[in-house]
Parts: sequence; C-alpha cells; structure tokens
Amino acid sequence: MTRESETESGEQPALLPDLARAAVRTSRAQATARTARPAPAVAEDHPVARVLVDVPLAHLDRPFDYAVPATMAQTAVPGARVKVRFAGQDLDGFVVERAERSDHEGRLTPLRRVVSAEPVLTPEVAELAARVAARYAGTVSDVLRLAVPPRHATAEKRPSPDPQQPPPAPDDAGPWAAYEGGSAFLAALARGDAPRAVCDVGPAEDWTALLALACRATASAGRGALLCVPDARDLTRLDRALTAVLGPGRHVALSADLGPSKRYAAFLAVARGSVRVVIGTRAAAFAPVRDLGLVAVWDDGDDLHAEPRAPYPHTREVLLERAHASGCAALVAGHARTVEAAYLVRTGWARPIVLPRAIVRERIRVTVPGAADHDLDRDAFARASRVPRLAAETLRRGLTTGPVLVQTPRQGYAASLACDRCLAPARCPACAGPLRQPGPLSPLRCRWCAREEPHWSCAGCGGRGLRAPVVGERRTAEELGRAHPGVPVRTSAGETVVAAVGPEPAIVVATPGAEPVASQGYAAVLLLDTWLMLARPDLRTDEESLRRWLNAAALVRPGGHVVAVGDSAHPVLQALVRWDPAGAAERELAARQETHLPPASRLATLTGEPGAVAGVQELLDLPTGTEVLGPVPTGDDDEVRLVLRAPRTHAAALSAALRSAQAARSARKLPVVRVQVDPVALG
DNA sequence: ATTCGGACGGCC
DNA sequence: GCCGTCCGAATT
Repeated sequence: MTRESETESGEQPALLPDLARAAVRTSRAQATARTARPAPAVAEDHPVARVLVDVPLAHLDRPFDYAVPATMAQTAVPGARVKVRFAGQDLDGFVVERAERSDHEGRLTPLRRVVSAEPVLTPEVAELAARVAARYAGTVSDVLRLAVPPRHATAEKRPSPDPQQPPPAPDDAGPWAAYEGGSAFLAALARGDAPRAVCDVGPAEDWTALLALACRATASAGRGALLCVPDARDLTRLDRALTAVLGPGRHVALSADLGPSKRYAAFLAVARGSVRVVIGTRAAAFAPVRDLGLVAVWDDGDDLHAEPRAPYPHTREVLLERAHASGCAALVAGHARTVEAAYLVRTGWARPIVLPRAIVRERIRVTVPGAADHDLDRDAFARASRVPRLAAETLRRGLTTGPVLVQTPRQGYAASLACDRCLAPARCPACAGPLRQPGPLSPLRCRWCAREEPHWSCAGCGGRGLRAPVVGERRTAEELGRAHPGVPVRTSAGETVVAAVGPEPAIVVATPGAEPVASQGYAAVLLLDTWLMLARPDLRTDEESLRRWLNAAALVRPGGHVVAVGDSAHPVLQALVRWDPAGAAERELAARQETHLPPASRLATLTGEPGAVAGVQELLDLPTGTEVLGPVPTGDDDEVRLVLRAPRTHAAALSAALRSAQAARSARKLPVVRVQVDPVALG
C-alpha cells in the first residue's frame, strides 16, 4: 500500500527496473527515469498479449493489449492467468491471444506477472464464453468467473495422470436397443459422427447406463464427452455407472462441492487432456474437454441447471452452444421432455429417441382413481387419509414384494386449503385465487386479492368442510406407518435426503426431487396430493408437475404400478397416465408459440430501480417486432421489471441491444440493471 | 500562493 | 470499478 502511494515519487523504476520505459507516464520524475534506464526487453516473438481483464464494467468488457516482457515470452501463453496494471490497480486476467502488433495507438503497459503458465482458458472455451455472454446480454468476465474455477497452486504442481487409450466401442447397444433410433444414435457416436437427439428416457430404466454407454461410444472414436446433471446425487450415480462401463480412471467428475483443491485438480486433468470423459453439475458445462465429440444434459427441466449468478446461463443452452460451435453430437435426455427440447425436435435440429408405446406399457401402469373412489370408500383409513382405496391396495400389495415409494408434496409448499369431500382446492369466489387460513382461529383469506371469506362452500360439491391438505412427509410417514405395523418407514426430504434403498419391503416417503433410488426398482409408486403441485401459482406449473411425477414414477421396477391421487380429468395427469412426455411438451410448445413466450420467442427481463430501468429503456435500439411490457413493480424493494419479447429471428439483435444499452449506461457511470434472457421463471 | 475536494474521463 | 487530472473554492 505504501509502495503504491510512492509511485509518484519515482519508485516504480526501482520496483520494475527493466520495465520502466514501457510504464512511462508524463511526470517529469518518470521521464527522467526513462532516459536513465535501458529500454525494457520485450518478447521477440509475438510481443503483444491480448488480455481479458477481470473488470465488472460492461463498457470495458473486451480484450486489452499489453506488452510481453522478454522474461515472460514463454509463459504468457494463450489461456494463461496474468496480473496486469489496469486503471491504476493490479487485476487478474487471461491471455487470450499473442499477437505481432496491436491496434492500440498508445504505448502498451507490460504484463505485470504471469500467475501461471498453465493454459486454463482454452481458445474453444474463450470463444464459448464470448458467445454465452452475447446470448445472455452479459459480460465475458462474468461468464469466465463461472467457467474457470479458482486456481489452487498445490494442485497445479502435481502432475495429472497419463491419458489413456480409447476404450473399445460397446459390443451392442444394450438398453439403447429398445429405443426407436437408439441403436443408430449409439452407432453414429462410435463412428465419430455428430448425431443430435432428444431422448425421452422410459420408466424403469437406468438412465445412468444409457448415458455411460453414449460416453463409451464417443470415447471409442477417440473423442471427448461432456455430460451435465442437476445435482450431486445424480453425479454420484452417474460416476458409478461410468466406472462400470469405462473402467476406472477414464473419466472425471467436476463439481463445486469437491472443495477447491480437488476441484481444481479435476479441472486440470481435463484441461491437460488426461481425461476425456467429463461429468459434472452446471459449471462443468464450460469444462475444456479436448476434441469434444458429445455434449449431453440429463433432466434439463430441473431448475438447478439454471445458473443463479449473472448472466444466468442455462446448462442446456451452454452445451447446445458448444454443439453448434464445434459441430459435435448432442443429447438432451430426461424422463420429461422440456419445451426447449421439443423445439429442437420441431425445428429438425435434433431427432427424437423414444421407447415404443408397447414397451412402455409393459414397464409401467399408471392409474388415477376416479373421484367416485373416494365416496365409495368404506375403508376408514382410506377415507381419513388422503389415500383412496385403490392407492391403499396398491401400497399393501406392493409391500408384499418390495419397497413402495410415496411421493408427497413438501410441507408449506402451497399452503392452500381443499374441500374435504371432493378434494378440490378451495378458491376465492371473487378472483379464484387460493384460500388459506393465516392462523388456527382466523377466517379464510385469499392469497391473491386478500379478501376474507368466512362462509366458504365448495363450488363443485357444495361441501363446507375444509382440510389442510399439506400434511407433509412426516405426518404422511406416521399415518402410513400406523396402518402398516411391522413395515419399516423411511423418509427422504429436505435436509435428510436418502440416496438409495434396498429391495426389501419398506414404505419410502419422499418429497418431490428427494426420491431415493431403489436398487431393484420400487414395487409400486404412489403420488399423493397431486392437485397441490398443480395449484402452485407459477407459469410453468404444469410442466414442472409432470416432470416431478414422471421422475418419481420412473423409479418403479419393470411391470410396476403407479397410482396418482388427483383429478383424473386434468390434462397433466392424463399425460402421466399415457406416459406421454413428448405430447405434453408439444402442446405446451404450441401454447407458448401463441403467447409469444420462449423458446419460439426470445424474452428478456430488466429489473432494477425505476430510474435505471427507464434509463436503459431509453437507450435501447430494439429490433422490429419487439414487444415491450411494463414496467411493473416487482414487489421487492422499489424495483420494477420490464419485459421484452422479440421474434426468434431477432433474438441476437435483442441481446445485442441490451448489451450496448448497458455498456452505454456503465460508461456514463450510471447504474445498470439486472438483465435476464429467457429466465426459467418470471419471478 | 497553496491546499483541498469533487467531478470527470480513461482504462491497452 | 479505481486512479489521475483538472479546476474552482477555501484557506494561509
């Protein structure tokens, strides 16, 4: 600190004697120093380093040229981390290119220091970061912070393992053979081709085996594979499957919760080309896999794939960007098909890979007991609990042969009430919003319009009785345990997620997304209180509900039975009964097209102080056909949100307009706003 | 004449 | 963002 403040008195030459000339300023003291000292030795070959400096400012988000001192000629390689003097401070940056000359008019400041000669930012990833930043109207610096993990010097000193020979191609297509287009996809990968597919993975299927085989086929052609999953639990499972299919040491798992040292060591093994098959959570989408042959994403509807930090890129989009740029193969796989995946199929970019209907029917039977079941129930347990007779019987029968999964919505998930006779959600007569009871003795109140409703009666059946439908996994477990003495009950929810259960009979109560895998599949699966999930006031409720039910139901063993408790007329439950993820996604895609929502349109939101949002809006040079909605108060602080929608043909222009408006604001020292392109939720 | 501070422009 | 420069106002 004292040193910095002394620069003016001419101590800089003493600090960096051989660089004094390049670091010249107009001050007389330094001018004297310049003539007194020998010229700095600059690298003979490619003396210019183009550097991406880690500055958060939108208008400075471009490479800056620096002189390469001769001492750094060999270490300041493209991809290396460096320290540079920028705006009077020492900042981190990456060399992206070495050049013979610079377009910069003025004198080039020398690089201050090469932090490490390890080329951690490969040209492909630098290019990817630029494309992702452009798509999401953000800065390259922000993307690089997501793409390159923090350095760990000790991990860097250790060598990475030697690269291995490609494994042999799979002997046969294994589980892929059952799928229409499955064997052809696998064979194309093994040939080193670049097939692109959307795969609706069927029920009672080990998806990790499918993905591991795709990796092996790709690796057998001598190419790299990159596969992203939503969370650590999926990663552990996939890790095991890859070890089984590829053998040990041929792949690596990248995830933030490895800790800094292991994480960086794994990253380096990838960057150095020691390992060519990479699996990981969302940050791994940027992994510098050599000679990329396949990118794949599992369960792309899971919102964990949406990065919460600016510029909020989505794993699927990052991977597809890589597939576009490198021309490699791509696989979007899940039990559910997202609207975005449906769009890839619709445009012909990807081919669908599906399980023939006949095989689906052999593997699973999904039933939604009609409302009549509830009325006819004589079984006191079935009436008192939320489990109609058919579900209770399925549970009982399942328990004679193995574990039964009971999915129940999370407590407090949608704290609305339901009619205790017909189970319809209690709705406000004025606005149809969900009703809730703030306290045990307080009157009902609408969550949307806040109207009090002391004399409610059910619009459907006229019933006056209410139940608090959110029983929660704990009470569900207690109820079921009492009804089945001697059967072990296990709960998996929230903090205490159970990864797997064995084949012995047990009641496994889980909240959505926390379902343990059963080693031999569940004998049966019950989905309780499905209307609660559907009652969530969210735009993507239907898709998200179906995805969670398909994921839970898929855990049955072949020939297993699934009972979903809810309104059998509801289109989402019908899609579940028919096991039709593709049809549901196509219908949703059509609806989104009509309402000009992504993926058929490009949507962006601007959030911030009203003045800042208005300021950015004024600077926007929007492409023709852009709709401007709002601004509308968000309810948080004093912030407002502006929504922009452009036809897909103008998607790039919309992002570009946003970026340049933000840059213009930033250059004028005015506050920028939060920009989200195609946000997962509008909230 | 000298010092202080706030605004502004540039950042290689 | 931060630093350096410039210029006007306050201070000796």
